[in-house]
This record gives sequence, C-alpha cells and structure tokens, in this order.
Amino acid sequence: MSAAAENGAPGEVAAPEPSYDARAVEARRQRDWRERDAFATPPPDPDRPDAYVKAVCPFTSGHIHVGHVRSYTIADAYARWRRMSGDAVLFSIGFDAFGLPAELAAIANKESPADWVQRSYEHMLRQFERMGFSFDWERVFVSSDEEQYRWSQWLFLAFLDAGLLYQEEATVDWCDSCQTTLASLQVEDGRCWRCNGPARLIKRKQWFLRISAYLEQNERGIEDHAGKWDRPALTAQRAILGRVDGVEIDLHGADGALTCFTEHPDAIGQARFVLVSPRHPELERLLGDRPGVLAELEEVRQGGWQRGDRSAESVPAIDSGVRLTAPNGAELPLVISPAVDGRYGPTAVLGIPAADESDGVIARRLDLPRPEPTAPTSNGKAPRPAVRYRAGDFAISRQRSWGAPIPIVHCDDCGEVPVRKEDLPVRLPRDLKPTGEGNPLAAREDFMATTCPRCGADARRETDTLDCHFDDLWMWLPTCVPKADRDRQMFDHPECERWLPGAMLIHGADGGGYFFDQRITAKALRDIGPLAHLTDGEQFTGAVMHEMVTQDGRKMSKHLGNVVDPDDLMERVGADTTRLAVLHGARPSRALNWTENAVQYCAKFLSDLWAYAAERLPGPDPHEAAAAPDPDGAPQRRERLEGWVATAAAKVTEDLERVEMQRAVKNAMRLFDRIEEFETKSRRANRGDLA
RNA sequence: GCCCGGGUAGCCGAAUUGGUCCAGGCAGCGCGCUUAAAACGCGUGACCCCUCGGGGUGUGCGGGUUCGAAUCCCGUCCCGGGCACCA
Repeated sequence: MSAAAENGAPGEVAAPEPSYDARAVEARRQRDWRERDAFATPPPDPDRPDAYVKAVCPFTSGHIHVGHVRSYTIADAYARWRRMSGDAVLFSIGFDAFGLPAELAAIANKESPADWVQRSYEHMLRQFERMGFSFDWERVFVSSDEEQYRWSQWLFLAFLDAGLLYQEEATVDWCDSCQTTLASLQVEDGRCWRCNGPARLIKRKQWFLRISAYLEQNERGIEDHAGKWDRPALTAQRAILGRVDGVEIDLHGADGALTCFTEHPDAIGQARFVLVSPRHPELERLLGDRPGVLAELEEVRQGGWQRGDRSAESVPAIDSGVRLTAPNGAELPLVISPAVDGRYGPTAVLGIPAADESDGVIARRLDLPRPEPTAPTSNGKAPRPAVRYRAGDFAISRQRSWGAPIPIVHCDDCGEVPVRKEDLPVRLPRDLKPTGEGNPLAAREDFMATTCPRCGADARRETDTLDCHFDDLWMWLPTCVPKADRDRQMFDHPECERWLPGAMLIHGADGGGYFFDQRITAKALRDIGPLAHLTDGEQFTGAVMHEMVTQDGRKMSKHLGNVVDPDDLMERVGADTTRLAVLHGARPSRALNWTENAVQYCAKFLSDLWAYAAERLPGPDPHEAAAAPDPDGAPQRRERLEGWVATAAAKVTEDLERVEMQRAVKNAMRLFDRIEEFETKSRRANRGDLA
C-alpha cells in the first residue's frame, strides 16, 4: 500500500492491495482502534448484557513471551466475539509488579525497582498493542502503584479483622555477611548467591493466611461449576484442594488420645505405626518430656531436608518412642515425618505398609517392630468417615523491600498495632535502591518513623512486606473499577457488582493455584461485606485454563534455549499470522507444540484470503464491502454454498462460545475452502455451458 | 516421592459425551506448468497379504468390561508439567 493511500483522507476509497502486507494492514487497523478508542469499557446499558473477560496478569518481566501470546490471543478472541455478539465487555489487564525478579533486576542495574518496573510494563504494553489485543487501555493497573497496593494493605487489615491471619514461626534462609534473607533462588548449594557465604536457616515470625477456613466452600464451588469451567480448570482446582476420603479413629497413649486418619479403612488392622506431621498442633503434648526427640523434631522443622529430594527413602522420619494403642490392642510407634504433609496436610495418619508403599519404606528404614494385636480395647470407638485436604495455610510475609509494606506498627507500649484503614496507604519509598545487602527499608528513617495508631507515641514501622502472592489474591477485581476512582474506592465500588461474577476467566494451567486462593479471597470478601452479592463466593461463572507452549516436547525456557521471540514473529509474519498460528496449533486444553511449519501455513492462509478478497471486493476492508457478486452457478450449488455458510457460522459460534478456538479457526478455514471450491466448480460449469 | 497431564502415520495433529481410527496440514513421492529451478496446480500418501476384486493388522505395552474401546476399568513402560520466599 502506498504512503498516500495509507494517509488518505477519511472517506477516500483506497484501492485494495494486491498482496497481503501484514505490517500495513495491522498498522492501519491498530491506528483506527486507537483513534476510536474502540475497546473502552462501555457504560451500563439495560439492553446490553455485561460480560467481564479476565486474562492473566503478567509479571512485569519486560518482554512478553509466546505463552503470553497464546493466553491473550485466546482471551482476546473470546472478548471480541462477546463484543460482536452485542455484549458490553470489560477486557483489560493488570501487571503483577512486586516480587523478587524486579528487585534482582534493580540490583543488577543499580536503579530502583520502581523505575525498572515502569520501563518493563510500558514496553510490554507496546508489545500488546502491536499484537492487536483489544484491552481497555484506560483500566490497566500495576500492582506496585500506590492506588493499587493500598488495597492490598486494606485487604490485609480486613483479613486480620476477620481472623483469617495469624502469626507463626517459620524458617527462612539467611546470609550472615549480607545480613539478609535469601530466597530459594538465591541459595546455590547452600551458599549465598551474592557473597558465596554459607546460607543458614533461621526462624522468623511470619503472617499466615488461614485458607483452611474456606476449603469446604471451595470444594462446593468446584462441584457447582462442573460443566461451566473447562475440564483442566476443574481438575486443577480439585488437585490443589487435594481431598482425600477415609476414616479417622482415636488412638490412646500415656499422654492422651490422638485422632488418626487413613484412606485405607479396610486395612486398619494392619497398621504398624502412626505417622504424624511435624506441624501437628498436639505433637508437643504427645511427646512429653523427651529432649532428644524434641531436638530432632526441631531439626526437621528447620526444614533443611526440603532442599533435597522428597522420596520415602530420604524424607526425615523420627521414631519418637511414644506408643499408641490401636483399637485391636496393638501398640503402634509414633513416627514424626513431614512425609504426611504433602499428602494429607498437617495431620496424623496410620502407617500401613500392606496398603501403602511409602509406609513400607518408612517401616523398613526405622526397623519398626511388628506390633502384635491383643484383645480389642474397650475404649476403641468405631472408625468414622473423615476427609483431609492437602491444601493448607501459607506464609504471606516477606523480608524484602520491593513489596507492599505490611500495615503494622511496632509500639514499645502497645506492641504490634495495625495501621488504621483510613491512614492507608503505608507508602513504599519509590526511590529505594536495593543492593542485596541488609534491609533497605529499615535504613530509611523517613519510612520507619511513625506514631502508634493506638497511643500516639513514637513507633517503628514493620519492615516485612506482603508477598506478591498476596497482591494476586484480588487481581481479578481492579479492572472492574474505573481508574479515576481507585484511590478512594475499590472492593465496594458499584461497578464490582456490575461486572462480578465475571463471564470468563482465561488463564494458563499454571495459574490454578492462584485461582484457588483467589476463590477463597472472593468468599472472604463476601463474608467481610463488600462483595456480599456474590452469594456463592465465586467470582467467575466460566473458566478456561489452557496448557502451555512447548517446543520439541519441552516447556519453552531461556535455560533450554528453545524460546520463540514474539517480536521476531511480529516482524517476520505479523501479529495476525502469529495469533492465527497459536489458535490453530492446538486446542486450549492441550500443550501447543510450536512449529515454524504451522506459522507458514497460517501465513499462507491469510495471504490467500487477502488475495481472494482483493480480487472481489472494492475496498481494503472486506466487511465494509457489499456482498460478493453472484456467480453464475447452478441454483443447487448456490444452495449448497448457503448451507455451508450457515453451518460454518453455527459451528464457529458454538466453538467461540466454548472457547474452542482451534475448532473455530479450522471451521473458518474449511468454509474458505468450500467457497473456493464452489467458485471453481461454477467456473467449470459455465465453461461447459458455453462449449 | 506425591499430584496432574500426555503417548494416534516420517512429523504436527482430527476423532472432546464409547459408534466406520487417522480429517486437515507438513515432509516425501509422482504428474502438470517450466529451458531449468522456485512458486503454483493436480494426484499419492500406515503396515502386511493379494488371484488387483479385495482381505487382514494397526491409537506405547499386557489384560479386562462391551454388540462395539484412541475413548471406560486394572496393571505396566515411556515422556512432560507441578509440588519452594520464581511468577
């Protein structure tokens, strides 16, 4: 297309380009969208149903990858289809900007994480626009913005009021010479990534989120959405919940009873020991005065074993010396092992080698005696049905400077005092420049100095920040609220009621864990008050969790050197070919194995389609043109063509509704084949008539 | 180790709820067009047997349920992903 035509005045009819020039076509369309603000969230309209389509919130890594391209292409196709169906669509995006990688990048670049994040997301937004995604750019948010993280802090305080937060000791890696906590990523072979000094585990008091309070409700939500969420989404939610059905019985020992679970009710009589989590709340009571065992327990709780493998052969297992009496009179040794946590949560279970292989391994390793059943005990009650969930509470506080400060103040007289909600946000200094040494927040007097919300005396701020997983807990909500209102109203904004529950969540399969915790957050917010209208506590009626993008059977990663660069694709074949290729390549529920082959195939399809349309349609925009000229085909062929068109439209519509984008693409391609075939046959028939 | 997926032609994959396995694409091969090549178009396209009409075997492997299994069940092998202060 010539520059003159490209810049032609409105209304001027441009000649169709003879060949498909993706760059020119896309530039023209994207400029038009921008000028018309085509994807702005529409105001409420009683005649148009509202549909909120939620895509994943990417981390501000600085560059989009093919996984993003797949996810947003699926979501974008769905959002566009809903718009074309007449719905008022909310489709935007937010960035997950707090977290360790931003901090590490800032250290490497000797700049503030805030600057790095801003540069990163601005570049990613340009890439998204170049890809042609139909986001409402006005509603974009960044989790590290003050108007955003103030609400993470608000949520912390609301959870605290609701009894959903508690403090508990946990272990973290610590480097003595850098005087800082180390993430797992920063520990290499037990040494600090920065100074190569030894890393050691220390205890820290951490805030934990009590998701266990909502597990049963989450389970009900999963079952209620069978048929509404796609299969991968459902199975992922079930897997994360980790429900195990079985029975529980009470065993008795010198220091009281212990309720034990087993998923093998038929094999209770063959139990040879009791396996108990190091985190079991009643463990100290049962152990009584056994200094040696308590010391060993302490070591296990320090958690060093987690760095190694988790097989039954190597997982720690301590024979406590305590004996508990089973209903059949057998004396069962009490074994402490974290092996139970990963399967049943922090509970106690029967060890039954006859029914469970790893139980057999542990019995052999500890050389446990085979207990002899005696007469059934009189106090043995019958086993009762019971359920355990693997999902459990998790720590949400981090000893890092690039995060939302935890809104707690330390007062000499009052102790730990929550900041008042009306005093939020607790501002994170934007000009922090972490070095990897010490705690940058603790060194900032302008941040640390404050007064006690309770007594007004001088006080110090908490230096721990919220883990970015905490920011994620409510990332499904901010785009519901117009940007201009976000600094004063969020969870109880009227538009939350307009858009929630959302029509569709489209996310990578790796996001199942987030979705699980987010669903618990929705239920908590319903109970706390602002989202009371979500009666079942579920924020999305539809959910699709697509699989990842692979190459050569492996997940794409820099480490494996098998990444595909979206910028390169946009340069070479254009955004539309790239988008068509990711939709066409595999259905969402399957891994997409990337091949250049598929890209070339899609490029050819678009090129053929363009050439076909250019020959027949007057303008560069096919949908603005009149219907194709009536070919002189026989009436019965024309009828068949009409049948194909109707069938294709019905099928594609159904496919789009079910987010089966691969099928939609294939049905559209098939229709094009049919139309070409129709014309070929018509031409042949006409030649025959003339002859 | 535990949890979740997957294994269909030389390659990518259709067949999603049990109903004619392998649509479509790519590579290959043949033909057409061409001085030639590329591009393009048409055809062919699992394996074995064959009297050339067809017959048989084929969805990692072994069993099972069923009138009927890629699909459901049991076992087994292989591959991938997830279980952390990475997001």
